[in-house]
Amino acid sequence: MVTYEFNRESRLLTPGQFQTVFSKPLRFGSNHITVLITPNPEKTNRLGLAIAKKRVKLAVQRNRIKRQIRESFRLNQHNLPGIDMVIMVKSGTDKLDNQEIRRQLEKIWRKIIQRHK
RNA sequence: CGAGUUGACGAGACAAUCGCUGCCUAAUUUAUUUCGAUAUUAUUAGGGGGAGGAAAGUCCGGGCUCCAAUGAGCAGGGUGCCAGGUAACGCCUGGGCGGUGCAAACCGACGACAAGUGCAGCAGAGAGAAGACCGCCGAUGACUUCCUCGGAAGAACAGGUAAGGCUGAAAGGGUGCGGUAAGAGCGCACCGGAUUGCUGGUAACAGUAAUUGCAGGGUAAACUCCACCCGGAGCAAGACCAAAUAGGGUUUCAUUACUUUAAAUAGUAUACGCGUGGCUCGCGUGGAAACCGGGUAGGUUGCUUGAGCUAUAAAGCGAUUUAUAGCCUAGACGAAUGAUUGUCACUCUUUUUCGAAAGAGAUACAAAACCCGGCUUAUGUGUCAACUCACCAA
Repeated sequence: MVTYEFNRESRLLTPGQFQTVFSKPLRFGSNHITVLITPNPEKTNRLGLAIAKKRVKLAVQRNRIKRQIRESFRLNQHNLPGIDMVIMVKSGTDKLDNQEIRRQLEKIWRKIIQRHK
């Protein structure tokens, strides 16, 4: 079933949920973006964002990156295999424009899907 | 029309598609139920809201909350021309003084060094009740020469001198005339300063008159003195609900011992093990249920109706205040307010049938986190108003 929804069930909310992902992750990444994933026992996809203030200084840029990631996750989640993930970014990501961020994310989604076939 | 100053406004618009958030309405669902409903949970549909002028820096001032105190002082910190505004301010308005600019305007921690203490590199003769390096003079005294013995001339020894030069950020009022051997507030005129009065002003201050020969530099964003102000911590404040686990208290039952009864039926004691012959005492182990209180995770609240916004009128030079009417305008919490596409707007260039067309470019600074009042800093462009200067025309 194809869904484009993104509500609170689709997000990691508590420190405990983040910890389970950090404890035993599989790593995927591109030049600027790192994704840590763990299988979700309930077979739904959940997204958590960890955009450090140290990496992206301005609040406006952090918000822009988060929204781009959420948007891309929202449009591609029906292809993903039921995982919890935490996305982190590296310095310099704030220099990328929206299209470039989106291209990098789509590459990562393809990698994850291939790995879980 | 050109150059500029100040203030105000705005912070691209519209449409389509896919999403987020909390509010209202409806339906379904869940829970409770006195079966009328109530409204807790969740889902769906529809409707109408959803970042800023600085939301930023966190530099001041308040509201609000808790704690401490309720007087007074010390320490520490802050402010610093005058008057007004305000909840308050280090803010704002008006005025004064000083500075910059032709001007409109802009800038200024702008009390006191005559209470005391301290500080000042280099240069320079001398840096604080100063100083003879060059210079000027050498009247007076001494020296040399001439001589009509009255004096004259010379050199520059004693000495005089703050005009000029030199050093420096700064050299102990300035300009001119008189005066003198040369000079000097030594004398005078004007300017400046100080003191005392008078006038205007709420005041800062300004003007003016008389007196005074000038009265002794700078630095207080050096200590200090003077005047005034300041309790501490902050929404992660604070209030409420409260799982699991561990632990605390109370009650009941069970257990155990004894007595009793047909009977764990009733009563009494509280147990059991170890140490001791026994009591006291010490150590260890104590089953089940209910209730009470504290309280962690988590949740709710604080949380947006407020020194609020808009309009009109009145008072005031103004900041601002008052009155009346209308309006409700984000409340998120691993943190919503977004993304994509198209069209139109903005600037420049070219073409032009003056309707427009084509191409290129720009779209900033930056995002609420309890709420207000300010300050400071960042900001691509655009619009409007008032004023100043220059040029031209009348």
